[in-house]
Amino acid sequence: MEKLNSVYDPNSVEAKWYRRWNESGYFKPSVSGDRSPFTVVLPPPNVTGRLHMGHALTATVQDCLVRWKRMCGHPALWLPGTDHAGIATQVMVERALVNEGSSREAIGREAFLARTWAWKEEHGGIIDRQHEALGASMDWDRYRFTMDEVSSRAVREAFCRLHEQGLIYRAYRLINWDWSSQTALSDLEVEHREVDGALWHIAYPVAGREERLVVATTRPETMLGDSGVAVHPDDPRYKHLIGEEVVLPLSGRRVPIVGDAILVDMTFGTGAVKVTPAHDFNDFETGKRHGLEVLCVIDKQGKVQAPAPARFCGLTVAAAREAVVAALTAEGALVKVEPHKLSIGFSQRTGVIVEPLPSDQWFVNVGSMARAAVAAVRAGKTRFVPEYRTADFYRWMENIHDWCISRQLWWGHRIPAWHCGACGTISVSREDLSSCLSCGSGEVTQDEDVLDTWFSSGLWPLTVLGWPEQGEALRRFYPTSLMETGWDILFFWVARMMMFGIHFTGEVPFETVFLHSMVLGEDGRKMSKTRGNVVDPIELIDGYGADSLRFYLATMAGQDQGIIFSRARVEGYRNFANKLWNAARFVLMNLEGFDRPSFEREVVAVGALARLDPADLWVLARSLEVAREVGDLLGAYRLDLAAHTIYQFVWYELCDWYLELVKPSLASEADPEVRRAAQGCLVTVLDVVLRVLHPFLPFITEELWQQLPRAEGDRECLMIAAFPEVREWSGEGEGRRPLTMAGPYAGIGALLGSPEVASARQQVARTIDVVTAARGLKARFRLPPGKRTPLLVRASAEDAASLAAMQGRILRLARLESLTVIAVGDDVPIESASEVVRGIEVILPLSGLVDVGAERERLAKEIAKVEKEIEGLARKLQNSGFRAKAPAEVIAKDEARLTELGESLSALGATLERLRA
RNA sequence: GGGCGCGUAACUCAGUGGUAGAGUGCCACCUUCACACGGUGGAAGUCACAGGUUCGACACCUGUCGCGCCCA
Repeated sequence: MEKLNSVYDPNSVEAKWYRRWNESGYFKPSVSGDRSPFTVVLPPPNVTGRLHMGHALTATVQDCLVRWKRMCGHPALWLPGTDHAGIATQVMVERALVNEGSSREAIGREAFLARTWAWKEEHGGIIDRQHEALGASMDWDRYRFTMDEVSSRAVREAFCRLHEQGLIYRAYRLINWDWSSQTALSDLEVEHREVDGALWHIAYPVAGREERLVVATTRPETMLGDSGVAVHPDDPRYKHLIGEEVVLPLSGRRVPIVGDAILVDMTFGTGAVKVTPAHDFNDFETGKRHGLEVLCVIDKQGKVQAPAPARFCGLTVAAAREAVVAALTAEGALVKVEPHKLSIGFSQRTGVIVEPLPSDQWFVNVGSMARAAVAAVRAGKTRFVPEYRTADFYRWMENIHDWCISRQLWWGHRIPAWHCGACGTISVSREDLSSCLSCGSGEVTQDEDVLDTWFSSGLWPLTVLGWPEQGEALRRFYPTSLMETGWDILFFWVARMMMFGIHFTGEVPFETVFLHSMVLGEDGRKMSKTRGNVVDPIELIDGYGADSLRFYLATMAGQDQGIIFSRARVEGYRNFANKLWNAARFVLMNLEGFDRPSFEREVVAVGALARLDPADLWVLARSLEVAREVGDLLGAYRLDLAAHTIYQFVWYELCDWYLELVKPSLASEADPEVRRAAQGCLVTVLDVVLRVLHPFLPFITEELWQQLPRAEGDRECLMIAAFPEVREWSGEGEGRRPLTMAGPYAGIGALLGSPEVASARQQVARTIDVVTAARGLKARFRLPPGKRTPLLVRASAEDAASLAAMQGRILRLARLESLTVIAVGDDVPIESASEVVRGIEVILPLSGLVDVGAERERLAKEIAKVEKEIEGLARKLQNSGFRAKAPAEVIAKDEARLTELGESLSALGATLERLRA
């Protein structure tokens, strides 16, 4: 056995184990066994990105579940890969070019793409190494990149099929335009934020009348492109004007007044709205309803253009607004300006204000696919965790708009469509074309645009399994088991994967969608560089170990609100790892002469419980119970509770009590059989604990497990050893209990619920209570914990016998000089202090040390407290409503509690009497 | 404006129709032969607020206030 340091050093073991697992092929799904595969697809991160806390959370949750399933014997497959991240990557490369005094236009498309690939080679893959550092057990041999050959083929196939089916079309529509990166965006790439703006009231003279129609607008500059004014058809103020025209100030154009009940809210502003179809989505629709012109007065650079009056052309939108307002003021057309909050769209990528502009773009008609996705969820083919997110999914799917998929970028999948210069036809093809499919002319040029990145990532669950090829991978692993991601990304990923998955295969892409919430900074706000509250998971791994970070993230995975990062908790889990390390060190230091295989054969396998001490039985039973609970909780996606459960057991039961209780049995002078049983029990419990903890803390558990004596026939690594899950049950209903468990403890599954164990639990509980009471008494009288004192215990015959058997341990744990068990009627010294637990009186004789007055006061207070509780409980038990309606076990429990309180009260009363004497 | 989630100890978070919990922090004591990244003992909460349902509500219902988010 290697000598273990007393402080665990994660950095010295983590990389070693990751390499070993990977080289041993453990990250690949096993081919044997009768269990169904468990498949998870990693939502592909940006190829040139760095791991952030959201990624770390995603990877932790997925790895934890994958490792657990793998240990349970399922062929586990976790598919990694990265996304080319169209705009994000292109923006980075363009920025580099600008720094060199160049631009993408200057070097041309081909050179730009070469440059971007080089950028990807140089900066790509960092996040993959970071996933490794976190312990992610992904099958790297199946790694995919959204622009590799397989992905590109899938994208082209999907595009062509959808086009053939009439679901992809090209149209002149209003789209969200990002003038900074010169591309269209989908609705989802636009972030709406509320800002302080104003509402300008502008008077439009009605043609041929003395009237003026005052419109209210948040964007006065767009009046240059107005092609109408709308009022509500029922509005008595304006009804008579419908059909008339107004004369636009500044340009003098005449545009119609229309009645429109959809656009106009009579109570908002002046009740009259200017209509600018080219620059507002609602106005665009209104324009279609009334046949209004689409006058595009803002160009792709975000500047005013003709047909706006020449004096405004070339101004940016912001400058144009000032100029227009000034001109309107000069003309006396500006009636008033009032402050107004409004929601403005910003480009998610570049941060600039998104301009609605009309242009030719490619769209996907997603209506039928969305309906199919909703139907699949309603049919229970895909389930959301937490369940309430299902409603978000429905709401979004049911209000979905056609998806603009073309981007005026260079980095991405170029649209497989060729425009013919001769006949004007657009040919869509799986193969590159050199001539028009319609007229045969060689004058064809490929569409300049690329596809939205999310088009390829929507295909991801298919792509990673080789689709459209109907190969082994697709057959075996599709539909996948789990999609796990941040809920903020539900619509980006999950919705599109659902639509494409169902559309192209007829089956949902995943059975369960587990959505976690966002990790916020320590200040409770979204992490952002500008706020300076970003926490780097790699820095945490370096500082505390990957295991500590993982455990922290796992405990946070049940969050419904945002996860406010807490470094103190990561540190706490680093301490936990250290605690585990030292517990294991203790076990390993005490195994001299121990032979595990023979212990397994002679004790564990045959369930020879009689050879085990009550403490041994208790801890074995608890460890198996905990293993079962953790398995159940993982199955319910409650990683937080699972982590908490095992943490509590390891620290507060195993370390605090069992390791202390077992020490006397390990002494060299102890009976060899007793010693062997203790050693065997320690090894077994530690083995169970390491298995249960492994999905959360893969590195430290593997490192420790490797040093444990191996059970006969067990695997060579913990990572692929069996998780202690129940395999067979005995009995039915209430009496149902585990019979056999996976792992080398098959036979001792029967421990749970056996009568020996039930009495061992009682005995240990009594011991713990007496020791705790004794320590408390010492502390109350300011005696140093190490001060050896005598202790009296007055108890019933049954309790007395049970405690007498534990005498040595109690002496040791409470650090006593002597322990005397006396009968209920026996006298106790007058000068003493006592505590009552479970009807047992724990008495500390303290001649000369007790401040009798103070102790009397304390007792009086304690008696008052107990009396108060008795009074409340008695009143409750006398309540006829309670007796009639509360369940029997609740009544029984309260009655037992009342009896116990009564015993305590009389003991306390007797002590007080004694002190008065 | 519509919808959703969340308000529990100083901070970060669990929890359940039947006696309020953890981690960190805080106080006191302890160099006990696994661990000071430790041990023992302790202080600390009108479970946001107001009603209602119930024998019993921190939990279920309604409303109010506050925080966050999604959609428009």
